[in-house]
Amino acid sequence: MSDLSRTSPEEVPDTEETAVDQEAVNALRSGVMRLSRRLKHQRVDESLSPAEMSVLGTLARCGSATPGELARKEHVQPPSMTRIVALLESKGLVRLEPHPEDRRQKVVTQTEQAEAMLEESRRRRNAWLAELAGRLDDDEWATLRAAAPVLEKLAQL
Amino acid sequence: MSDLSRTSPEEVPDTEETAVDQEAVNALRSGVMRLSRRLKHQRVDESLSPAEMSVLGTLARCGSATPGELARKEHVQPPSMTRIVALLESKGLVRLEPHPEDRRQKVVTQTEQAEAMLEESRRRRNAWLAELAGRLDDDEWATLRAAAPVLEKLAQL
DNA sequence: TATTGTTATACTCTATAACTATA
DNA sequence: TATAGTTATAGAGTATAACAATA
Repeated sequence: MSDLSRTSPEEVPDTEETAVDQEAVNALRSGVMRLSRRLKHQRVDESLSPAEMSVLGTLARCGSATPGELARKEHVQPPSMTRIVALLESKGLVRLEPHPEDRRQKVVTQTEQAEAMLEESRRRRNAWLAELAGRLDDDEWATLRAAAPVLEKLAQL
Repeated sequence: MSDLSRTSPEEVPDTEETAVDQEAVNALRSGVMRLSRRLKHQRVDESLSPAEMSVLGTLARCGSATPGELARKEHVQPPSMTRIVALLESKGLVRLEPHPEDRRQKVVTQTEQAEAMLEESRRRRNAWLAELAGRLDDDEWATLRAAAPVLEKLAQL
């Protein structure tokens, strides 16, 4: 039985409650896909792809990581991560060092330059999204603010 | 002055309240980008791209539309929409008819087949996302459910 | 002359398969 | 023999520029 039962104690019913969830799922999917498309165009630094930004964000939270760990966390295949890390390194945003215990692996760390860039990018993204958020009602924006960390958690499950 | 002032009456301050918003914006961006990447792999029909699905969703809500209108709504360039519509037509999911008043334009309408497919896809997406949602706390999922329509609205602004 | 849509083309991102080095 | 990472290659999706038809 699906864990959906959490929101409806007995079983998974084909009733109203499930219908509401389907609508929510649809809205979530549609909203996520469209917003992601628009966010691609709202890059702070034109030379940085969304995937590169995402990796930098992960490194900022988790500190150093191996390419393999990053690939798993970002849900991309290892060859893709190889490319992303190589691009970031060529831009001076991460450092690649040998793994202290396993010579097959490498350790990826973000540079001070990346730190500064993330700070600047936070500022600009905020401005862009604040402009959009300003057109929402207060409670709509509050809802979205509350949902943001949950959305992040969901994406990592 | 930015409309961010809605959440902080005086001006846009570099204080705690803005910092919280920046975190929310970061989490929103990060979550949206990652979830979108995973949703790409959770296609119901392997032969249908996320962009095609999104157009079908728009048509289901808005009825008929011209390629230009669809391009604006989906925030893609006209040539991209030409391709998407052509693919949908080749799969029998939309019909292309001449515009009644302007012979430059065309009218795109979804077929009955598309209606049935959307219903089936809703079912499967629900199962996938319900599995993920089941790992969230009840109130976390409630937050996300409430946020879903707002997210959709935000994406359309 | 402006607008709608299309065609031609190139670019970016990602994946799969095959390979190298190390465990 | 298994694992971490890389290289080579192909495919999907999008954009820009140039073009055709119509307003």
